[in-house]
Amino acid sequence: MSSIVWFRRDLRVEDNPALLAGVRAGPVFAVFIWAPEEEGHYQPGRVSRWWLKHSLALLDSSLRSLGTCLITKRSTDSVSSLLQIVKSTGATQLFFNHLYDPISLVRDHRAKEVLTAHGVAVRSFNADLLYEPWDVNDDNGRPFTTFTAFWEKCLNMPFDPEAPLLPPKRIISGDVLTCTTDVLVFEDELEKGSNALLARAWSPGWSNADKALTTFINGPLIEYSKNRRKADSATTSFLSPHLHFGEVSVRKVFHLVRMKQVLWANEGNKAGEESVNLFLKSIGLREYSRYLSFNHPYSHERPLLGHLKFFPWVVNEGYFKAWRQGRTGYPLVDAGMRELWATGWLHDRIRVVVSSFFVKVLQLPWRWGMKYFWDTLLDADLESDALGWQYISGTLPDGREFDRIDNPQFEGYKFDPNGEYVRRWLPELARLPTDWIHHPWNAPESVLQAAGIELGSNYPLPIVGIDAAKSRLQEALSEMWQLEAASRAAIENGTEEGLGDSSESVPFAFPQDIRMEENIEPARNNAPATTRRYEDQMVPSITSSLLRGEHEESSLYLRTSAEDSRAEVPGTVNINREQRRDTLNQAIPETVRNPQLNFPIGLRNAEDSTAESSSSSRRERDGGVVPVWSPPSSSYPEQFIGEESGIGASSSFLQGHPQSHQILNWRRLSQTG
DNA sequence: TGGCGGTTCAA
DNA sequence: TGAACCGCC
Repeated sequence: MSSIVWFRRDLRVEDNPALLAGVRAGPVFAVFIWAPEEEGHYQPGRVSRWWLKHSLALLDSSLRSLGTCLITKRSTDSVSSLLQIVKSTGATQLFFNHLYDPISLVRDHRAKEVLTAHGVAVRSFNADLLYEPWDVNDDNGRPFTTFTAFWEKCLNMPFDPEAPLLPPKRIISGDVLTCTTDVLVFEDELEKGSNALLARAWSPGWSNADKALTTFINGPLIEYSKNRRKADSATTSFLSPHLHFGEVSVRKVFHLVRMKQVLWANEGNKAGEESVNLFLKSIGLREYSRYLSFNHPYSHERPLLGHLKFFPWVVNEGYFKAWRQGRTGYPLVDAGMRELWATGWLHDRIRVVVSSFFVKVLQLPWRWGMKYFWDTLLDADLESDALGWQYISGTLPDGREFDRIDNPQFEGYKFDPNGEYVRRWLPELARLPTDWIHHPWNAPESVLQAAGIELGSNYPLPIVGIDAAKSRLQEALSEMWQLEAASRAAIENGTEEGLGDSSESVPFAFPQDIRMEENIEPARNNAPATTRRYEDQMVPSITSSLLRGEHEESSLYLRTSAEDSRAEVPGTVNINREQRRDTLNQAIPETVRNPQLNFPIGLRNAEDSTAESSSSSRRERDGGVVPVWSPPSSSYPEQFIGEESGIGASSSFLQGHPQSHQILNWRRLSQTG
C-alpha cells in the first residue's frame, strides 16, 4: 500500500498532514509536479521561480535525511502526471494539502475524480489555514463579506486551530526507481545574474523559514506596531515568501505568536500586545484572502463590487511604463517601484502607496498592477495580491473609499520623514534637502540646482497632478454611476433578454452533482478532533449562491466569464489550446470540464497588441485586459494586449455583456442579508 | 471629570 | 470622510 504525497505550496516536513498521512500509510513517493502553464497568465515570475528552485532543493535534502527523496516532474497537466506516477509505481493512495486559488480548486477536484476513478484512494488536508473557509460563517451560516467580522469570528471560533504536527521521524520510501524524475528548470541564463543578487538577502526553504520565524518572534515582533509605519525598517516578519510556499505552517506561526501574547499580557506589556494583535491581523488578512478566493473564485480578475465594472479605467501604456520604471515624478512612489524592481520586495506600506497611486491617480486598471506585482514580487501570491489590490481599488465592500486619493507627498513625510528611503532608491535626488525631498516640483530653482536636479530631465515632473487626478476621478465616477444606472434601467425594462441561454453562459458552474461530500473518512468520524482536520476539500458552488437568491457578482461572472475572460488573457503563453483541450477530454468527464476555470489560456498573440498600442490613452471598461505575461526567457515586455474589439470597448460593453445587468450592489446585498 | 477641538488613521 | 483618541481647559 504505497502512497503518493503530492507537494505543492506546502514545501515543508513539519506540520504537513498530507506527508504524515502518507508516512502512516506505508511507503511514500514524494512528488512535486511543475506545470506552470496550468496557471494561465499567473505563472510564477522570475523571483518566485528562483525561490521555488531553492525551496525544493531544501525539501529534497530533508526528505533524503528522512529516508526518501523528492520526485520532480515537468508537466503541462498535473493530473495526467499523477496518473502516470500511479501507473508506474503502483501507488494506491494520494495525499495532498488544500489550495484555494481558483485554478487549484478545479485542478484538485479533477485530480480527485480522475484518480478515484482509477481506484486510487485520495485524501486531502488543511495545511494552509487556521480554519477552512467553509467553517467560518456568520450567525446565519453565510460567508462574511467584511474582513473585520471575519477575523473576529476566527479569533472566537468554538475550536482552536489545530496544533502543528511534528515532522515524521522516518519515511519509508517507495521504490523510486520505478518512477523517473525530470530535471526542472526554473531560471535561464539571462536570469541567473539577477537571481544571484537575491541570494544575498534571502534564504528560501523550510528550515530557513523556521529560523526567520524564530528571529522575528524573539526580536522585531514586540516593536511591530511601532515600526510598521516606516518605509524601510527591517522590522517586518519577512515571512511572506516562506508562507506563500508553505515552508512554514501558519498554524505554527499563530501558536508561537499567541504564546508571546499571553506572556506579554501577563507582564502588562501593552505595546507588545498591540504588536501581536496587529501582526495576527496580517495573518488574518492572509486567511481572508483564501476565504475570498474560495467564496469568490473570480476575485483575482473581477471587482467584487458590481458597479466597479463600469469604471472607465485609463488605458495608457505610458503611465504604466512610467510607474513600472519609477519615473512618475512622485519620489515615494518612484523609490518604491525601484526597490521592487531591484529586490523583489516592498514594505507593506509602500505597496499600499504605489498601488493606490496606480489606481487612484493614474487610474490604470488594477489588474495590470496586480499582474506586475505578480511578476516581480518575491512573495507573489494570487489570493493575497487580489485582496490587496481590490482593497486599494475600493472594489470590496469594506475597501477604501473609491473617491479618496492619497497624496504621495504627505505619505512621504509620514512614512519616510527624513527622506532616507527616497534617497536610497533615487540617487538623482540624493542631494535634495528633506524639506523638498517629497515634492521637488515645489523646490526653488536654486535648491534644485544645488542638488544637481533638472526636473523633466534627470528627474521627471509629476506625471499627473493630484488635483487633475481628483477631478478626473470625479468625472470617471459619475460616468460609472450613469452606466450603472443605465444598466439597471435596462433590467427593469426587460431589455436584458436572452441571458444565459447557452451553456457557454454558465461556464463556471459546478453542477450540483459534482459538489464534494464533506466526509470521506467514515472511520474517523468518531474522533471529533480529527474529523475537522481531515475534512475534505470543499468546492465553491454556483448553486448555493443562486439558491440564496443572491445575484452578487460572482454568480454574474459565472454567466459572463466564458467569453470575455478568454479574450482578456494575454497571448504569449505558448500552449496549443486545441491540444490541451484534447488531453483534457481524455482525462476528465464532461461534467467537470470547465472551459473558463481550468486553463485560462491565451488566444491572442503579440501581433494583436501592437495594432492597439498606438492609441495611448484609450479607455475601456472593466480593466478587462492585462499586460502580456512575460515568458521566463524575456524581460517584462513593454506592450500589452488591447481589448478584443479595440477602441470601442467602452461603448460596446453593454451590448457585449447584457448579462451584467444582473449585478446588484454588493454592499446593499450584504446589508439586507 | 467632562466637554471640546485637533490629530490620527483607516483591511 | 468619520470614528477613535488625546490633551487641554
